Amino acid sequence: MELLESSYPGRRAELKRAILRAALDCFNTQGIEATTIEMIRVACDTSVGAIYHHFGNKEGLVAALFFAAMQDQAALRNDYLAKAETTRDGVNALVFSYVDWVARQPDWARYQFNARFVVSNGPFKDELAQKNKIRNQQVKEWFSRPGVGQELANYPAELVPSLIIGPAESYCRAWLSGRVKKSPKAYRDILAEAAWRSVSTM
Amino acid sequence: MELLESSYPGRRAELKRAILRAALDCFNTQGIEATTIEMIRVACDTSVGAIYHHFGNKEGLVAALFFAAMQDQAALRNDYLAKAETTRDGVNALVFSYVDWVARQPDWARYQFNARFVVSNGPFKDELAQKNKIRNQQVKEWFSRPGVGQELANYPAELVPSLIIGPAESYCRAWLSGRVKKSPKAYRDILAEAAWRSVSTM
DNA sequence: AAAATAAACAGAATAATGTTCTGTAAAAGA
DNA sequence: TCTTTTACAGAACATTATTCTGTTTATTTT
Repeated sequence: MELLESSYPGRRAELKRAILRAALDCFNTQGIEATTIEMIRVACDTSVGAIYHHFGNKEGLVAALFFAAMQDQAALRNDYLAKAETTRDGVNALVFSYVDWVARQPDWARYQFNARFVVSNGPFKDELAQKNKIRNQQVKEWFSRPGVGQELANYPAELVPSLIIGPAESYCRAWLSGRVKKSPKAYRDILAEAAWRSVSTM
Repeated sequence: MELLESSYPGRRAELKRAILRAALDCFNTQGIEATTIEMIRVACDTSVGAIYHHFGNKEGLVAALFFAAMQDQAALRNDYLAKAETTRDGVNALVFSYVDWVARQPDWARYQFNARFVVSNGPFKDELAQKNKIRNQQVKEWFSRPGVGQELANYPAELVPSLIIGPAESYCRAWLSGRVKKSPKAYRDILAEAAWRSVSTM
């Protein structure tokens, strides 16, 4: 099942998805600022009117792509968390779901890295902040549910997420930009182990 | 001493620095794509001709700012590394210099995060790759100089940098975007300790 | 089923913005 | 002092985002 089908399902949304696919491709190869609406229009063989009808403006397109990626990533994370039991399992779920998603959807991951700033400064920044808040809340709830240990309580709550996914994020970024060769999946276990060592001992 | 004085010294470069200061401010508050040349022109009270004379085009401005930040950051890192002795000192130097620089120059750090993608996809990508290569080479040489232990040799070389600065980078990013409150300096030692635990044991 | 309403497009017209170009003033060098 | 180069100003130009008007297709209502 394709990523876009989840956020924009059905036959009626076919053109919408085609526009988004074309936009993602252009944004990733040319850069967001360098891609023109005309390029996207040609790539999916439609009209500017259609594009603006569906997404309002360029910012709207950028944000729609970003939120679609975010949602897909969240779905995988929730899958992994649902199968986890212990605190250690939870940390692994966060690292593994992150790494696996990037490896599976490199184009979307690359775009997510690059577009975050644009979205967080543009007209959709409030919507982004809202979604981030919900995500953090969900993760926080998982780690405080009964049956899960309190190993993370030793560290400041605002620091823990960075300790856990910081290294994975950094390596994934390097991989997507071509600075390193091996897929992050090859280092999944080392990254999860490092995350665990960072937060489990004082 | 101001950051820009180092990259653009002297009386003759006064307007150049004024343009860069105005651009940095606009880029950070409005976003890079959303700031127009006209905004920058008004902010430093000059002409579009002057701006284009000094920086060629908007991309040139973006890149000039980015490279100035990069150089300032490198200077602090080299300071810290010069005073370090052991491998542990070296890891601390990387984490501390990173955290301290972000805390001291938050506006430049914020810009650096946001502009990296634009620069790495634009006409200055080769120059950026070149500078990155040199930086990596320098750090690598420090850790392989006589007298420094081989503790990092247990891990894949392409993974080590992410293990060391990943968490710090992640937290700094969160701080600059306002998602967390406490200055990264408050967590300097925890971040360095986590980095060390990640790479020092197998 | 027919009419009415709304949504989905197409493409020309418009407006905002990046870039160039031509000219002038200041500085540096000979 | 004269020449050459660099620095700047601002109008003209070109590109690109956005709007607007009209047409077609789908959906709902009666």
